[in-house]
Amino acid sequence: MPSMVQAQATRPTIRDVARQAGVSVATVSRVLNGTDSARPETARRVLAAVEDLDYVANASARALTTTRTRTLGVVVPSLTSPFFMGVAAGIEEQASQDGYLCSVVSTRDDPGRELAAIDILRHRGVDAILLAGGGTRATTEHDARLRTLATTLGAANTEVVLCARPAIPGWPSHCVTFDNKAGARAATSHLLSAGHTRILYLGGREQYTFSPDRVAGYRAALESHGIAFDPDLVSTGAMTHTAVRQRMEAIIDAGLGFTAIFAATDDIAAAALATLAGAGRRVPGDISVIGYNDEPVASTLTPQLTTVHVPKAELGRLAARTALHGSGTDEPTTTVLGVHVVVRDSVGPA
Amino acid sequence: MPSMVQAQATRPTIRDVARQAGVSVATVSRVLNGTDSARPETARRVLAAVEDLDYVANASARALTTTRTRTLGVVVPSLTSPFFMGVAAGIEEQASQDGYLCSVVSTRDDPGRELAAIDILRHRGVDAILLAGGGTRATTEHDARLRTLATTLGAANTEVVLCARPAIPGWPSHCVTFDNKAGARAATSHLLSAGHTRILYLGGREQYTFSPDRVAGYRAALESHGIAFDPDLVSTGAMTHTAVRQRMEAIIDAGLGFTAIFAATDDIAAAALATLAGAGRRVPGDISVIGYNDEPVASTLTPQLTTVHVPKAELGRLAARTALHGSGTDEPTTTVLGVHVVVRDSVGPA
DNA sequence: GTGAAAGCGCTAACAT
DNA sequence: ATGTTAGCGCTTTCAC
Repeated sequence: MPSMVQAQATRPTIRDVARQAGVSVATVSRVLNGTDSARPETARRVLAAVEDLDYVANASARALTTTRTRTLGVVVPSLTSPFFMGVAAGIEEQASQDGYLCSVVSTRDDPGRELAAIDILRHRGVDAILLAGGGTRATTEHDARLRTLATTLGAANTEVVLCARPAIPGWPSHCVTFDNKAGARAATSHLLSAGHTRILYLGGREQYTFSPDRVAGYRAALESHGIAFDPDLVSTGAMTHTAVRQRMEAIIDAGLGFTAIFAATDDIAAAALATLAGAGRRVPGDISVIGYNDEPVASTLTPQLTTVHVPKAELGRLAARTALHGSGTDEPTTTVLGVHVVVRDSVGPA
Repeated sequence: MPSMVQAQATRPTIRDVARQAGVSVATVSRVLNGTDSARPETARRVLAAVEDLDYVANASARALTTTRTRTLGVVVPSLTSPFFMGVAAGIEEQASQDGYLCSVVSTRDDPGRELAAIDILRHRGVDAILLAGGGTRATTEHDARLRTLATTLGAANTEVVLCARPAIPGWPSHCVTFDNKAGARAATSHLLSAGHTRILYLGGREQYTFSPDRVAGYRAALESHGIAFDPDLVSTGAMTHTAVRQRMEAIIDAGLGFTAIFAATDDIAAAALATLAGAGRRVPGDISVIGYNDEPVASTLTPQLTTVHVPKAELGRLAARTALHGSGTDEPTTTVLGVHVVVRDSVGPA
C-alpha cells in the first residue's frame, strides 16, 4: 500500500509503470495495446504495476501519436427533441460499443449554427462527425457551405455523415436516413383504406426539412386512390402546442369538412387531439388521427396514437457504424431505412 | 490559391504557419492564444497564414502540454429521458458557452454501469465529470465505490459533481440538485388546499433515487394538515405506461376511495389520466391529478397537467458552471434549487 | 521478446 | 516583441 501521507498530485506516466515493472516504456506500451506479444511473465509484471499505480494512459498523448482520438462528434438540432434523442441513443450505444466516445454539440434549433458546430468538432480532431437532423430546410447556399466543409474534412480523413435528414446533392460522404415520403404515403393510405376521403394534413412550417416529403407522400397516396388534392386541406405553420391548437380551432370554427387528420408529427397530433377533445369531437368516433415518428408521447395519449414508426435507435446505430467503419465502398452512399404504420387506437372507419 | 493538383493528405501544423508567416512557432502560438501581445502587423501575418493554410490547431497536442482537454464528461442514465435531457440541454449550453465540449456517456438505466462510465471519461482525461441522475437508489456499497473513485479523481484535479440527484454522504465534491421533498410536499399541499383528503400516491419503484423523498414530502404535507397517513393510498411499482395502467385499473376495481392523485412523475400521471378516461372518471371533475417534473408531455395531456416544475435547464447550467469553475470554496458544497407547482387544468375542488 | 531513441504538435520557460 | 528550445506522454521504427 502506498504512503497515505503524500497526496499524489501528479498522475503516473508510462515511465513510472516501466520503472516499477522493471521493463522499458516500449514494453509497457506493447502490453497495454496488445500490439506485440510479450512473455507472459513480463506482461503480468506490467499489469501488476499498472494496477498498483492506478495508471491510466494519457489519451491526449496517445491521440497525438496515433492521430486518432477515438471520438465521434455528433451534431444535433436539440437535446430535448424526443425524435433526435432516440437517434442519439442509438449513436451513443454503437459508439460506446466500438470504444468510441461521443462528443455532442447542439445547434439549439438554429441551422445557422451548424457550420460552427462542425468547426468546433473539427478543432477537437474527432475521427468522424454525424450531422443528425437539420431543423429547417437549408438554402442552397447553406448546403454549399456545408458541402465545402465536409469535403475539406473528408480530405483530412474525417467523414461527415448525414443522419436522419434528407440527402444533400453532391454530398461527399455517406447519408443514413429513413423513407420519409413513403411513411407519409403509408399513413395517408392507412386513412384512405379506412374509408376517409377528406383528410386534413396538419403540418409544421414548410421550411422544416421533413415537410416537403411528407406533403409529397400525402399527395401521392391521394392520387393513387384517385382522390383530388384539395389545397384547403393542407395546414402548415408553427408547431408549438398552442400554435397548433389555435390553428385547429380556427379550422373547426371555419367548418372545414374532413373526417381524418394526418399530423406531420406526434406532437402535432397531440395538440390536435387536445383541441378535438375540447370541441367535443370524439377520436376515432368522429375524427380519425394519425401521427408520424412514433415518439414516446404516442402511447401516453388518449386514445393511443396510430402513427408511423421510424426506427430511430437503429438509424443512429447504423449511422455511427457507417461513420466509424465506412460503408464498404469509398463512394458516397445513401442508406434509406424503411418505416411502417403502427396501429393503435386513433383511427377508425370513416 | 494553393495548387489543386496535390490533395492535402496531411494537416498543416504550427510550423507551416510559422514558416508561411515568417515568424517562429512561439509567436504563432502566442497570437493564436492571445497569451502575449504581438505587433499588429505580425499578428496580421500570422492570421493570414492560418487562413491561407486553413490551419486548425491540434487539440491533442495542446491538451498534452496544457494538461487540460477543455472537455466536460457527462454521465446520464438515459438519452431518451425528457427529464435528464432537459438537464443535459442546460449543461451543454453552459459548457459550450465556456468553450468546453461535452462528452456524454449513458448508463442505459443501469446504475451498475455508472462506475464504468466514469472510468471511460477518466481515461479520456476530461477536465470534470457531471454525474446526472442516478436511476435507482444505490446501495451503500455502490455509493462507497463511487466516493472512492471521485476522491481519486479529485486528487487528480478532476471534480466529479453530482447533478439532479440526492447528495451522497461524504461526497468529496459538489452537488447541484433540486428540492425534491419540498416539491412533493407542495404538490400534496396543493391538493389538500383544494379540499382533498383522500390522496392516492402513485409512484415508481421504491428504489428509484427520487422515491423516498417524494413519499416523505407527501407524508409531511398530510401531517401538517392533520390528516392521518394511510398506507393503502400508497401505490408503487414499475412505471412503464402499461404497468401503471394495470395498477390503476386494479385500484379502481378494488373500489379504493380517493378524490385525488399525486403522481410521482408526469409520465405516471399520463398513464393515470388514460386509465381514468377509460373508466369514465372525469378529470378534474371526479378526480384531481397532479404530476411531478413538468416535462413537455404535461402540456400535451388532456386536461393539461398541473405539476411540479423543476428548473431542469437551469440546474444543468449551474452544475456545469460548478464543475468547470468551482463553487467559490474548496469545501464540498450542495446547492439545492427550488421548485414550484405550476397550475394547469388537472386539479379541481374535492 | 525487448530496449533505445526519434518524433507526434504544441506551450512555456528562458533568452535576447 | 520575438526566437530557441525543452519537454508534455505516448507509439513506433529500428536494433539487438
